[in-house]
Amino acid sequence: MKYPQLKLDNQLCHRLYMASNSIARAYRDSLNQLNLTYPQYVVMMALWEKDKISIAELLEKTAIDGGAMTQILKKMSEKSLLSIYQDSQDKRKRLVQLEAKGKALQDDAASIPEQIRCRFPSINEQQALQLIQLLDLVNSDLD
Amino acid sequence: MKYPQLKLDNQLCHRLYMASNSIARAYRDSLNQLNLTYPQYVVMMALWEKDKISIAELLEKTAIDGGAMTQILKKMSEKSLLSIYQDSQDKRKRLVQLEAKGKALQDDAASIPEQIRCRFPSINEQQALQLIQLLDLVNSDLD
DNA sequence: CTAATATATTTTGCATGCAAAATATATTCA
DNA sequence: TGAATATATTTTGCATGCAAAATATATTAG
Repeated sequence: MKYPQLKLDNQLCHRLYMASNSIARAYRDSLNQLNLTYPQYVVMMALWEKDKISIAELLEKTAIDGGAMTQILKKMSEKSLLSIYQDSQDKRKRLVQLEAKGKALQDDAASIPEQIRCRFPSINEQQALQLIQLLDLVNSDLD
Repeated sequence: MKYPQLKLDNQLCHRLYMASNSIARAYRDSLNQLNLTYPQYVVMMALWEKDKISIAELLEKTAIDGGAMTQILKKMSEKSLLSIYQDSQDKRKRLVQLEAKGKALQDDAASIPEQIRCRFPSINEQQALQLIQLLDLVNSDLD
């Protein structure tokens, strides 16, 4: 190998790529039971924390792509999890609001974090926190 | 908020999601200059390390989805970076081989890791290694 | 007040990631 | 040996992630 810096084993990016994909895969079973995709779950978490927010605010909280968000919200709206309406103050804005079904789903979702946690036997609480801290550094540099 | 475990800020998965996406974004400019997408770059790294391997081996090294790999290799083949041929021993297998253009690209790619490194001013060498170790733990649990 | 510019969101086209089904070829067992 | 089973790869259909263009509405400069 001519350039050691090009070895796949040395790439932080590839570790992240694999970890991100396999974690999303790990959520799949649990989320299927709620009839949610992973990005839809992220939208739900954002709305459970703060309801009736603009799409722009939702994009900022979730870091989901704007183009994708339109489709994601449309599907969630069709499932009666939420509704979308125009802001009366600024008609460019659209606001997202949980429907009864979306609010109720929170109780079913409450057990998911623990279900996922169980699939990381090698990671203790302290390591998880450390990982979060390091990833926050990465994200702060790349935003 | 009813369930603190559903707070977006507490989700390791969301940190990974954001970090993985923004790192891939960070590579985009450099990779565009080589006319490579991120997964194509990963395939190239795998082949620079070991040429003439089966698709199955390439899938294992890169952790790229099998269905996507077919398309990715087709495009890379059209760009004359590599060629694909049938294994004479086992005709189910197809082998991937770098073409001259693909081999030559290695020299242009050699500077990419350092370019990316510069975009993480907050992360020192030790933290990067720590991150890699922790992500390896995650990946070992979820494979 | 109106044209130019800025902001919010959607649309479009392309490249994956993924599960499941389909193909092709090998291997194994009765 | 022939059928059942296993392995390698491709295909298909759907859901994003992304950049760039298109829309709609607001704001600002002249």
